[in-house]
Amino acid sequence: MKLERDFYIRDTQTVARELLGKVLVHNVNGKIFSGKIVETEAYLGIIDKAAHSYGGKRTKRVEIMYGPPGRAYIYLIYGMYYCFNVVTKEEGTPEAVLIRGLEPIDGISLMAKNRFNKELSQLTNAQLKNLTNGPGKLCQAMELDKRLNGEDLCGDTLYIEERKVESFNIINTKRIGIDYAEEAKDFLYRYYIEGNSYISKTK
DNA sequence: CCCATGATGCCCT
DNA sequence: GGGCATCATGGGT
Repeated sequence: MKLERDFYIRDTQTVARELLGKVLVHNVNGKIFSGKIVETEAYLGIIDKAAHSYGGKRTKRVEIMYGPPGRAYIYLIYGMYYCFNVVTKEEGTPEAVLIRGLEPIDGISLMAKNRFNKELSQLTNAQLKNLTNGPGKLCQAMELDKRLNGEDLCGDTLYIEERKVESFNIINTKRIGIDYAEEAKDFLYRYYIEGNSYISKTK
């Protein structure tokens, strides 16, 4: 079952938590990539110094965060990697959830090619674990880039669905890589599935 | 295991 | 011109 607009319009921390265990799907002209979401972070906009939209900042790059919920916000970071986010809350409220870790499901051979330019059978064990266990890595594996910025996740190209319900424990910690964000760096806005091997950083 | 470093481009001031 | 919601690599322990 594909997630509908109502899923995304809710409180951002709730969406971040409930995205765990759901499956992100990218259909590239019939080539299907998918992976189970195992790690997320909430970015809350106005009061959150770690968010691009902090203080209501509204520039061309951040504009998507102000738009309707259930769309993709994808931006280039450090000149060479992309980060994939899901826009939440009602239009006008610039919040989003960053997807930080996936457990690969469909299209794993193509992911191996995209990430390491190798056949799946040629990957080392370390490379297998490194296919999608980080925000930049999963974008490279799943072919997510700037062209998909603003893509509607309620469409047929890029979407999130619930395949089966399973139970797991959720760990809630500080976010990663935002040491500049002063008090906001200590906000407990990161969520991940306990024990999953595709978490970007343990601890 | 850990830590340090370089790659590289776009945004924003 | 500074900085960034990252990653791979290389060397030391």
